[in-house]
Amino acid sequence: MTRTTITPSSAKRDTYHVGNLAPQLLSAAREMLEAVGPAKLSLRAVSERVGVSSTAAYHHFANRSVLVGHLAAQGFRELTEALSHETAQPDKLQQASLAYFRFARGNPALYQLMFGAECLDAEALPALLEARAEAFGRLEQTLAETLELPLDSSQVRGAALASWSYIHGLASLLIHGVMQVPEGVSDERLVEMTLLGFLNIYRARTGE
Amino acid sequence: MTRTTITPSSAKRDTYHVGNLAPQLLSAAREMLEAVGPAKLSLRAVSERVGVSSTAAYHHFANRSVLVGHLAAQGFRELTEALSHETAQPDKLQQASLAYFRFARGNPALYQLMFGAECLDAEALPALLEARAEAFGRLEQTLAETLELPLDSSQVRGAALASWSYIHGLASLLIHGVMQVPEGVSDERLVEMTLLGFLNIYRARTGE
DNA sequence: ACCTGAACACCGTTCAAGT
DNA sequence: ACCTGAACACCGTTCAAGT
Repeated sequence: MTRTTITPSSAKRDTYHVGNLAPQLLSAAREMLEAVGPAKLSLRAVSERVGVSSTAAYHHFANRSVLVGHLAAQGFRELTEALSHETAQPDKLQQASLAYFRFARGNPALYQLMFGAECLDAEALPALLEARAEAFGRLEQTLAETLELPLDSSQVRGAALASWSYIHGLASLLIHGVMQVPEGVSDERLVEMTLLGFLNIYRARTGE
Repeated sequence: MTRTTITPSSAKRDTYHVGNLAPQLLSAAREMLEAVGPAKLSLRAVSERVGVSSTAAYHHFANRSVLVGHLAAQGFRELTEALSHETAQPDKLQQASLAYFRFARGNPALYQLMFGAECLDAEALPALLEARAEAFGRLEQTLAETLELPLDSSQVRGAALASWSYIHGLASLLIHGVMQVPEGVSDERLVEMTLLGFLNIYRARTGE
């Protein structure tokens, strides 16, 4: 109690919650997310974890959806980052698919949140739209390189949508337990196997 | 009030709730599903709609997840049915993809429920596992025909998983509003376009 | 400006009690 | 056997009030 008069002198040492509540709520939410799942992530529990009243969040986020939307945006930024690492793999599409798949499987709750109905009300969040578009942009870049066609060509966009559908579908089916991978099949093998599946389909389709 | 003594004489004309509550709850739930969405489908609201107390459902379903699981099973049965219609389209895979896609887009809430976390606790439901396996079996059949290989070959299974991933991903991305189709692009065109995307990828990959 | 407490309208679920 | 009512432990959200 030593004279807390006027200016709180910006940065002391204590990490008190007052002042920067929004980022603290976000990181608390992120910390809890994988443990409780996207549907059960509650504003009340997040607030309690930060040590603030259950209604404090409403001074920083319009509602739960917006908080969740920011979490999703952060997820898309991390996904973009994961897609940006170069590897030795010469097949760029396979490399990107694997990186995407690993991100999804490594952060299942976050991934569900990013693509689920959780943030449908926050669809208008600029941060979310932007981060998501950037992630898709990376994929389009990869496809443009693979096809050796301009980024804005309809072939690249079509192929990128197809690729995104495929890898998102694969990740979703596994995350939700619809399919289970046989014991001992690595992520690499699974991606390789499914990409080979398409190849077989097209061999048959175009007349072997 | 005419002598309701012993035997209620099986079928009168009134559609009273007593006796066959389970199917009534299921059909009420199904009726409400598309309007409220999978996450907000509440047991209390369903019960009220049927005209029964909020806790009556627990005498027929262990919990909400099980009720939802049965709804999902019904969805997979309908999906199997949708995949079983023959059309003029010579490309069986494209035909199946389109039928699948139309089912998903025509029943978005049901589709989310079938593949979402809503019924993860009811994963053990035999009815759900069975109906889902049958739907996937249809897809495998289509792939076996396309590839002209035996149903239980690893190529067919891999191709079926790839196809399911692709069409599930495409449906999910659109249902959740992650992607929006440009005005005037029909379901046919979208499926055609994305399948063509894969073709382009493989042309480039195998050296055009 | 930022946070709190009480309150409202919902949930799923349990359990003793009714018929 | 089947259903109900009250109760518990949660939710998201609003709002008047405090500093």
